[in-house]
Amino acid sequence: MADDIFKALADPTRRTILDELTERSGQTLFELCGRLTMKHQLGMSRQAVSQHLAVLEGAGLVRSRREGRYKFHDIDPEPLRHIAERWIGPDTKDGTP
Amino acid sequence: MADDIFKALADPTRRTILDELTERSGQTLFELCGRLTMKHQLGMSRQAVSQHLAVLEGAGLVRSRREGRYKFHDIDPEPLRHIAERWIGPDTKDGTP
DNA sequence: ACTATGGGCAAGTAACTACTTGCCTATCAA
DNA sequence: TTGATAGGCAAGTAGTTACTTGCCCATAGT
Repeated sequence: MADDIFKALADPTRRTILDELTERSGQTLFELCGRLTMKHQLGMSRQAVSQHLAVLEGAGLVRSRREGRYKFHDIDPEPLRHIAERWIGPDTKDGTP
Repeated sequence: MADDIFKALADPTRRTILDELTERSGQTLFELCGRLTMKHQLGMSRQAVSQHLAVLEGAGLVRSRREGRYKFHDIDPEPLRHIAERWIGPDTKDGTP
């Protein structure tokens, strides 16, 4: 569960996709492809982006809704909210036994 | 910079190492090896753990101090603190055009 | 009907990553 | 000095991952 999230976040292209969906939610696959190419100089095939979106969906970070022949993608930042909490204690621990 | 952090967190063994160092800081390489084997059923060579520690150090998540022939490792959770903030806005945006 | 658009399903390739094995150095105790 | 302990430096391998290419399906416009 957390494994999918961290694996999804490990790729810089996927993080850029999350950035894009944060800035403008409800983008289609083609819309994302265009923005990745234009704004971020990431030239990759449509399938590459599609596969990245699948990974993000599998991790629960992106939700998609289909309308006609369009498929819109939205970010779901909820799983990210407490992802690092396990290592951030209230105070700094030291290992004096 | 953030790339190293996410790449470091992508591996479950490295996350377990961070868990271990959170529970008990200042562990040596051998100490960590023992705990990974005993507590977490992760049977791997000393070098494997050493390489994981190197990745974590490279990401700034672990600091090490050498004393004599021992090398102690401590977690530094600071880089984790605001790592997901870029996707967590104050309110949910919707992309009605 | 036909054609263009938006997207999906593979299978293949190149690059990366985790892990191992073997040897080598440094520190401490006898 | 010898031997044991704690750790480092590669080079090699198996598995994973990101990306491509090619073909196929569905919806929408004419």
